[in-house]
Amino acid sequence: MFSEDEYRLDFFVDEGFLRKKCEKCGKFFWTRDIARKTCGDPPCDPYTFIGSPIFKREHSLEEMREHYLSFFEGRGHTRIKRYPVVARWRDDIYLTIASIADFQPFVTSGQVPPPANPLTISQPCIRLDDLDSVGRSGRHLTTFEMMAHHVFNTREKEHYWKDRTVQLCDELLVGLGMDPLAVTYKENPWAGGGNAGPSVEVMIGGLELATLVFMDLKVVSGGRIGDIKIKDEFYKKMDNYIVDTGYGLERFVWASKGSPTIYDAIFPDLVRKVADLAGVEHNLRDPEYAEIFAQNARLAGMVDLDEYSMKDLRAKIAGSIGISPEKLEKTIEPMERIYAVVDHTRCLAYMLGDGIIPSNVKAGYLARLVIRRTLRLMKELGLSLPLAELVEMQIARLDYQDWRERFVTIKEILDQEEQKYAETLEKGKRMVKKMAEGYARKKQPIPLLEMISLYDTHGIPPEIARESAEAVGARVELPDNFYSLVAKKHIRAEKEDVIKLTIPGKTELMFYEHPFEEVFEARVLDVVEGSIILDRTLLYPEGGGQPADHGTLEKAGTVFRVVDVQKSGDVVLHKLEKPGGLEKGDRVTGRVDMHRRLAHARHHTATHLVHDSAKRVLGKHIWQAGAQKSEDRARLDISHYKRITDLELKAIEMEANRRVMEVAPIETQFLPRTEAEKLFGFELYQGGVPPGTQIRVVKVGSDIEACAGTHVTNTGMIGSIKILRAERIQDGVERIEFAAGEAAVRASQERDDLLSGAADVLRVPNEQLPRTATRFFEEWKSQQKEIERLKEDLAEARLKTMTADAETINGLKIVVQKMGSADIEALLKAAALLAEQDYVALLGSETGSLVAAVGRSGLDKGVKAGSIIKAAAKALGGGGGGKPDLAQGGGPNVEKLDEALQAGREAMRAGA
RNA sequence: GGGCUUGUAGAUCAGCGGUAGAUCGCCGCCUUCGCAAGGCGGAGGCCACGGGUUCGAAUCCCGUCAAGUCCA
Repeated sequence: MFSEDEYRLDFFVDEGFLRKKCEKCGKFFWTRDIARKTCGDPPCDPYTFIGSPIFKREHSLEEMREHYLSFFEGRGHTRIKRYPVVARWRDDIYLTIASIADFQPFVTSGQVPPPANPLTISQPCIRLDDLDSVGRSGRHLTTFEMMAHHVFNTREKEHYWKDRTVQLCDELLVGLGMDPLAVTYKENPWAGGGNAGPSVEVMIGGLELATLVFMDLKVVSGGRIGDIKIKDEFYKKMDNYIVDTGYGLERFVWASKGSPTIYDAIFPDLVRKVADLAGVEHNLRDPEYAEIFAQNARLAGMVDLDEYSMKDLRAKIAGSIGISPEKLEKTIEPMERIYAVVDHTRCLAYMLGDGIIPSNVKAGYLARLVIRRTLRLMKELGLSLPLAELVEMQIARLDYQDWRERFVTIKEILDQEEQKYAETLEKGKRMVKKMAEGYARKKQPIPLLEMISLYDTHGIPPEIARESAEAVGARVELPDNFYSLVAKKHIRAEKEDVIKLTIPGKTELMFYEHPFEEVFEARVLDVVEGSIILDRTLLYPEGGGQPADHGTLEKAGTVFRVVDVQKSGDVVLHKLEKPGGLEKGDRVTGRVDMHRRLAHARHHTATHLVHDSAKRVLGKHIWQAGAQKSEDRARLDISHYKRITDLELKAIEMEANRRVMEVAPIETQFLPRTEAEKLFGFELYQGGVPPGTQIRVVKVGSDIEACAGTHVTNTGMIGSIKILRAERIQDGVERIEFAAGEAAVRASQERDDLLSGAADVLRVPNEQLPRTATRFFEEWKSQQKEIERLKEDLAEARLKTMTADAETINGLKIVVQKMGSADIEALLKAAALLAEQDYVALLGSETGSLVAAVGRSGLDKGVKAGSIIKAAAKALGGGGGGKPDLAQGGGPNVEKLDEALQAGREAMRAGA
């Protein structure tokens, strides 16, 4: 917790603000209004801006955004372009959830300078936490723009801190026409993402318009004296301190209009259009109608929505307006869905526009979640147009040219998702129907466990499952906490972070400057756990999907083999095959295994070429999702929304080899991070985001990436690239495997061997292999059928001779026969025929197979084929079983066939 | 990254240690002036692939490939 001093700003004092304690929630706040007793935040204060706007005139989203950015631009801030909504530079979150997320972790930690300082930005953000409330609360959105001014202060240089921050905020609000007495600044300590600090929430008319965070703490493990405790975590002061503000663009627009819902404020045109399409009358000019939504938003603003409060809320609203809850529901429900559809489609425009490919994992799953939710809402509204058309309307409203160009791809993705979901539901309904019929017959309700499994395993929402289950007359029990029951199934322990120890010192990396030098002189700086730290090295440590170099270190004629090389902080650890023999201060001659290095370099450069070619062939939505190289092959994972066809794969292979044939030089250079980002954009970060102020940019033809790996100096050195295969490692991610250089030649040779090997077996030239293989397969199938028929014929033909040798025991006709080397199928057919003619039969073959069959009279007398076979098979050292009328068995001791048949005969006698 | 589920006839699925089935679709015949419907008959299966267990595997176990789905 923070003391009053943290908040007692000169600005507040000079402006005549008073610090008060909210008489409802007990929190402290600052106000100019002597009479004010509450903090301004719901539920202490209700919404008052609906119907009476806070600002002096209405603003659209575009106007408000421009007003904000130019306000701060005019006050010494540099305007920064927005970042993508998919946070590719982060490995801890998928989506950009706040403007500060753009600058985490390297800028906020001080490792990397900000793109400008101070800066202002309007950052589109996506938060799916309150998905259920979107449309219903009147204020929740999945997508919003967080306008912000950020300052990154260090001990050496402070631009501005709390005073100026609050003053700028106040000035902005007053400039928009706010009543200075209306605003309250509520004290509210902030913590998140490993940082924390004092913060104030800016409240007007019950609406939180902005949060001003003064981030100057970072989380520490344990906790010592002097550390600050917030929400069970300990924090300490950072050397740098950051102004992290967040102004809700959509809320500003809402406040400027005072419309009943935020949706009516920010996209009235689309709300109207979708309402028209759904045949819902939405006339906010009708005061009684508008009041329903206004009252809904006011009361919903006071509470967090969940399943239980929803009902209460409805009742309360109905009461306060004086209509029945039923009428309220009828009025409000369709609009709630329309609001949600409009919100969700905007979210999808951002997600897909910024390149997320729907998938069953990671960020792609979030996109699919929103897509399916939207489709469900559309269905409930009876909207029959394709989802892609609604998303297109959103894209048309937004000012991103490249999205419009990419819409062909976006439409294809959405249409495909829509179709896929229809198939899943179709399949699901069939499954539910079948299951429900079973329970309906037993007059039992469908157990909850089945419903959970339907959703968890097959993606069938319980509401839809219930619908089709009740259609066939089955009862369903659905508790309100259904989804949390599902979540419970997935709870697991968090994995512990591996703490990497940092070793002091620095190893000079020479392999960038001298990629093909083989020998170097170095001094041993230290020996840590058997690994050698050198002052300089030519050996490449594992990183960026490229394995470590191998090589040797030599001291006075003794050679030590290096089998692994790892980077730790600024030093490089050389792991020896056999530890020992080298000490601190030794001078050594290092040598790189150049054959291995070259193979890696070829595969690495080839990876960039394959990636670039995939982009050319498949489209601009291609992003690298991972890569791994080795000496004899490499693999590249890329985002793509459908399977790569053989034709496309060939085209990619050809494109990549064309780059090789162009014999183009590879350019590499170290650039300041911000400059590199400005020049080349986020497409640099295909293989993740490297730390540090300087990043190495590798340019291979038209492909430009941040990459720390070793490359060949010219594409011609790759020699050739052979794509081996493509596989789908996840929905939306394709893996391409390929070989480069010598490995490519070897791979081609191996394939030739396979082909020739197969062709040799059939004794045909390679070209004729497919035709001949087809012919052989077809012939094999028809011969199998012919054999089947012949076996039947044979069995019938044998019938006469077998019945001729029949004996009669206890009034039963029995046949016990040896059938040469006939297989079990032939025995079965013959035995079945005998049983049909009321024989008890036991047939055996030299291969150790036995079959017994019992006809009508035998069955009536209680003779069981299974018992006969068990007795007989035992003699062969095996076992057997089957049904009473037909059984089979056998055993390994084939020479005892006669004994076996005799044993069977006795079993027949005993059974009868 | 983790969990769950599924690969059987052209389609949808049943069978879950003992001779591979149903429904629809397809072909032929009967009936009809013709069509639909109906009746009779028929074709169509490396039971995804590879290994293991077993006298015997579509069925059980392991792996591979393909697909679906939920969660972070």
